[in-house]
Amino acid sequence: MSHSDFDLTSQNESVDSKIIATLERLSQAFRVLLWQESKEFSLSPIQVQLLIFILHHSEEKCRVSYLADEFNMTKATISDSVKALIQKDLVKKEFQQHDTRSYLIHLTTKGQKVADKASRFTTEIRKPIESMDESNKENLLKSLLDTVLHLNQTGIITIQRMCQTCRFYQKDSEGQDHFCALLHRPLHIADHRIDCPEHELIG
Amino acid sequence: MSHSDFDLTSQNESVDSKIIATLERLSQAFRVLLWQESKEFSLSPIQVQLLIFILHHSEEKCRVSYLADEFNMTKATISDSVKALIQKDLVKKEFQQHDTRSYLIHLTTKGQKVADKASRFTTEIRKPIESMDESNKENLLKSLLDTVLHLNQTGIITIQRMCQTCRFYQKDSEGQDHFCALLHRPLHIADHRIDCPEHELIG
DNA sequence: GTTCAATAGTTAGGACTCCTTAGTTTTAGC
DNA sequence: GCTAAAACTAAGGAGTCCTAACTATTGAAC
Repeated sequence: MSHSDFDLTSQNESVDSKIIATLERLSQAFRVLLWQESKEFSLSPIQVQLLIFILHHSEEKCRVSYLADEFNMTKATISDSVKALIQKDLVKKEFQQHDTRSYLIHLTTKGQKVADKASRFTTEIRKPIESMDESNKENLLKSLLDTVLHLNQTGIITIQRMCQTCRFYQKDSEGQDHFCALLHRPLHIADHRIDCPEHELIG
Repeated sequence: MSHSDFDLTSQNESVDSKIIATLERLSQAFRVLLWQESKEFSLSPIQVQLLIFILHHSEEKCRVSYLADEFNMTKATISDSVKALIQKDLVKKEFQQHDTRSYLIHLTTKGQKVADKASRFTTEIRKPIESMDESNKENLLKSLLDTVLHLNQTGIITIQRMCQTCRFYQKDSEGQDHFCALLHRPLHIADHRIDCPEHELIG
């Protein structure tokens, strides 16, 4: 077979497939990094994820049911992991008067330290992104946000805290200009959030 | 607190962080979709991944050690999964004369059907990407390839089958024009491969 | 040619994941 | 007050993924 028999376009997959394949690789990288990080702290991957989530989110989100939705797992699974974290003295329960079925999960001082260190597990993925120029970053963010939005709408990603699914989000008729009615501000692409603390679902 | 107290730039994270967060969400989407797909076929996630890999790759790559590297797992883990797949009559071993320690893993007819169906588990992720316009796709691919390349170089993703790590890959002094010495062709961004069958490592 | 280290794969045992099913307790609607 | 729904827990099971110890084969060194 001579080299001219190779044909890049027909032999190889489409650009779409390549993007998917690349995203799959990145997905694997997250898995590997999380696993490494877990080992370092003698925790399980899900335990690390819980700690990091609690560190970065307001207390009303730190309940078993919410976390189960967040991580696409059952409440039983989360309940187990929380039990393990309590035994390791990394989180503690805080019951409330008005509903004693539920409780808030708080980090202990020790838990805070661990969560803080562990949240750096994406450092290696961050580096190549930091070195991109700003317009590339914006384009990349826009493409990725569009993809996540679609996955939100089809129910594969259940958690909804991005601007496009928020009741404060407004768009002009051409779909060009975006606006946040809570902040009273136009939203440029770089302003769009993927995990907004003020998010409220439409409807 | 009045709305003007909100400050998008200071209160919120950087674009970098948002990109990471979005990639993390996508990573989760892959995990969820793979899990759903697994359940549908009464297989485990790793078993599905193995079937899909074997379907799309040449037989010399379908050995326990190679697959362990590919999926960042130990040989023991892969060995177990292969045993399970054999019991389910989805793959079979093929021993070779020159080295009877090792064997090639082939799909059975049944395995081929399952792998073919299962490989559609990324369909939902593909849809939003398909609907992007071509120049966006190329930019996206380029950004993602750069990121994967970095992760390859730092050893987080061990498997190397992308153009930039191939001995046939050539770049001009400005780093603008790319060329494949095996195919004797210039490589535009859309031509870059993430999983080239002809890949040979530098050195 | 035999010995010895490296290589390919397996087995066994353990911690953790994540599920399902089946509870308990509490809350809230009628 | 009664009942349905909700929040969480418990128990049990299949699967993940590891480490460590093992067998068998290969290949290179003497």
